[in-house]
Amino acid sequence: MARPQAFDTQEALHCAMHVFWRKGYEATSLSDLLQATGLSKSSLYATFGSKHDLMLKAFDKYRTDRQLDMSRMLDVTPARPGIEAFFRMIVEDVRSPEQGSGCMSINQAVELAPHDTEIRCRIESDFQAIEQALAHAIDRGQADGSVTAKCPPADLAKLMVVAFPGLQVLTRSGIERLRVDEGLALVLALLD
Amino acid sequence: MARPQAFDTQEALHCAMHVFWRKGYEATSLSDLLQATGLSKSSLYATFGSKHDLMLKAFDKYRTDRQLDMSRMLDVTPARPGIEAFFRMIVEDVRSPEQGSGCMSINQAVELAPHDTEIRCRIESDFQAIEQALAHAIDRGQADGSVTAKCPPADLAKLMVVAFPGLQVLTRSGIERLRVDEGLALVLALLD
DNA sequence: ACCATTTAGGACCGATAGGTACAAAACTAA
DNA sequence: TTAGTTTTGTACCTATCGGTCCTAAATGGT
Repeated sequence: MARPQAFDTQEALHCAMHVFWRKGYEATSLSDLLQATGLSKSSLYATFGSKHDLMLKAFDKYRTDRQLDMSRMLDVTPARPGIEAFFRMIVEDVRSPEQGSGCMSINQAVELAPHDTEIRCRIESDFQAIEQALAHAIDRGQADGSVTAKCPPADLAKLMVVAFPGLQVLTRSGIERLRVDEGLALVLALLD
Repeated sequence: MARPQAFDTQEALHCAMHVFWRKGYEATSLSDLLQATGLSKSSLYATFGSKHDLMLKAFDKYRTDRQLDMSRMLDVTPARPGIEAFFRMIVEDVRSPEQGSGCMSINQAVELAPHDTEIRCRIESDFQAIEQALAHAIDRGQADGSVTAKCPPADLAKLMVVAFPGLQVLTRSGIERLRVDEGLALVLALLD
């Protein structure tokens, strides 16, 4: 019928996602996106719509990807190492120079959520999902004895969902590794 | 000698600070600053230099102002209510529509710190100051019995310095008030 | 009154932002 | 081979960005 697309839509979305993840929304320019995806301007607009539309699609991709990562990470037995790995991941993710910059949901909670309803709803649901997953893992941890039973799982999960963005921000602010690691250790010690 | 300035430099800096505080750096345009301060472009540049210079000056003003606030808030007896007020302040500060948006240091830790050394140094010292002030308050709290003695002040302070940006991000992401309040209560319960 | 000096207003600058329009190119079905 | 459809490259658009420059207005000292 007609000329076929010369690029893979999902792959382009993946590239765009990484740019938004690393640089945030405002700091990402159209030309950044064109360069990262390799598309021409017209292809990009025809395929994804505006920059904001693309951001939403990229963010949604990020969210489903990460949701899966989180499940895999937290659904191990005993539960404790999974939780610890989850928290270590944020910190190391922020530190790694190119992979991204920590959790994109947290970054967007700061950048866009205050003024953008569509982003805000997604983030609200993300934090809720994290809390639920943590609560579930802690619950199992209490059952298998790897997590202290002196505190309700829901409360521990809520506390850790506060610590989660806290650690990311601290790491991102360029504070010495050692200090962040101490904070991380203390957060994990709440599980004792 | 010469024509006198028609504006108060400190007052203009104060206005500029509030804009940067509320909107962040990139989202604040020159015209935002001109409108907020009431200055003409030439006056602004003659007085403060570039946008980035102005940001640094505004940020420094914010930091000294807040350092004072924090000291006043945490230097009370018994110590516990001061600590609680300090944490309640962040949350309420983010919620209040016009005052600002939580702690500017945290906002800048996310926006500029990763790429801007001058900002990063300031923020590092800010977090250190907060931790010290908290540690000192907790120490006094343990002495006057308002804070649990089952944990070293330094550890408790480190934990709370993680919770501090965590609560701000959670609040800023537009999550229901109730859920943030629960998180806040649990953080403060660490002092029991 | 006048001069030296500094402020203030605004025109102007190049660069870049996000976004649109359009025509040529590439492909498939007939 | 050609008709019909979609993609793609490029030129172009307006708005705005941070920043400079120059002139005119305002002032205090002499």
